[in-house]
Amino acid sequence: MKISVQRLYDSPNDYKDMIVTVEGWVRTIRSSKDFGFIELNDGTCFKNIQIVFENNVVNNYAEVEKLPVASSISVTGKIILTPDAKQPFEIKAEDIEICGVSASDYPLQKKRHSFEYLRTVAHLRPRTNTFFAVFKVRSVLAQAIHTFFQDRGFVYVHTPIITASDCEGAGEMFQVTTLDLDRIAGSKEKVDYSKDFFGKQTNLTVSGQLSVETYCMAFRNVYTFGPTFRAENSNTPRHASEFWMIEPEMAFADLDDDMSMAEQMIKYIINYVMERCPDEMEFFNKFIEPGLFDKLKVVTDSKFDHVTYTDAIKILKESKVLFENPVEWGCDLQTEHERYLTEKHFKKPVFVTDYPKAIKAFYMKVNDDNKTVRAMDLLVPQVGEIIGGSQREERHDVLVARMIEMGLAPEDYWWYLDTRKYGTVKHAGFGLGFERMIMYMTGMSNIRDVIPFPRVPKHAEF
RNA sequence: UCCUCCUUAGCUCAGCAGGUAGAGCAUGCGGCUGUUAACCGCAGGGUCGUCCGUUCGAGCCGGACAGGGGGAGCCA
Repeated sequence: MKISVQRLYDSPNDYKDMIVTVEGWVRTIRSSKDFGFIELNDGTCFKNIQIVFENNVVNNYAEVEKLPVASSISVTGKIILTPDAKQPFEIKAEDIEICGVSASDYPLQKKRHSFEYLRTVAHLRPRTNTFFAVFKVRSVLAQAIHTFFQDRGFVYVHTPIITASDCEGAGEMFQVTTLDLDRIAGSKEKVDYSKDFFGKQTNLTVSGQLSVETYCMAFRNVYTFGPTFRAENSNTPRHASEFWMIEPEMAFADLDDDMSMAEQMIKYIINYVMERCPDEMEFFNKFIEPGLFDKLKVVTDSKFDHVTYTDAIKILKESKVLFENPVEWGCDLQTEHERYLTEKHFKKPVFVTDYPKAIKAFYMKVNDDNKTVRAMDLLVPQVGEIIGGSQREERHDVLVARMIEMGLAPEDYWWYLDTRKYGTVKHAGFGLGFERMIMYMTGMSNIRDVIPFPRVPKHAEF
């Protein structure tokens, strides 16, 4: 009977003394003259299973004993419960079929590797404990987000990856073209985009928000969850050129509804992953970020705090802390300021709201003071900003005025403005960086280590 | 893009007052009746990131470039 290792760990007693077959990859072999041990991972489970093989039992002992790490095998044998050993059970092999003998220059040792080195073998690193756990959590976290929103009646919208709006206002964009760049480079003429594939200049999306707002006006509660591209030359452990983003949008909702939803979502997805990835999370708590569980518990168990930008500035000024960047009303909060607020002052997640309109996007709702907008950032200890959102400006005339104020051409956004023309309604939404959430959940400190094949400036290997 | 640190065997690292290299792991061979980062023995493996300079002599000093880490800005 073929069985997964996960299944065996779920209920070892059900398989006591039964003959089963497991298939997997050798993580390590220890052998002596007439018997040996194999640690096998079959991919279904973070934990390995120990295979015991003996010279007078399996007919290919010498071959098995010499198998290099990473070789693939199929093992048939009896499940033996071993309550006194380090592992709860093992398989006493009766037959070991060798599927693929690995080459002896396999780049992964049993020993610890640096993450920098493992990035150079990104195609092999999911076979290590750390990356196996990271990418399992990534998968489960994605499902957690879908489940959270679907259970609440949100509709999942696939907004376009290729977009023609060239100024969504969120940074440098990657251009998409089928024009012959080699030829264009040599000519002095201006590029004629009417000859390009779409008949106009197009780019990869930097945000699905404007598109999803139109679906919000049909389905009421919607969300996007997809890849996003930024051509910024920013080289940090928290930025990638290609990353995933979650953007919910709710009609008939104000900023308070928005923050409430964000808080519920964060708590829900943390609990969801904790429940479904206990081994992986245990591993992170032990080896990657000691204290991880305490950190997450503060988030799931506390009521998030709220403070306005104006009050936050006051708090920072009164703190008497000598910041590298002095605080003044009107300036954007720097990382050091955000971390002071959430780590030292509030000591838990905190929403900062009502930022000066000059430092925020055009689509955010202008407050009655005409100086601030209904924006919110969720700050969490150790990371700083993890969510950014706002109530949207639903008044057509105010929105148009804001666009002009910020140097945008309203006619380029005619379809977006139509949402304010045909049955406009107050609405709000936010954006969550998927990878940043994974980093927060796992304690991994570099975004390149939570994306299977990360893309950052000067790197598109694999 | 700016600041700062790093670059020695496949991997992780050591090296000294400037005198032409070492360990562990990995690999190969051998040994071992319960291991679990197994252990013991033997062996192979390096133009010390690249180029230029100082010096009788440079892995070690100086410069440039490349690659990487961390911090900052931008943001998710």
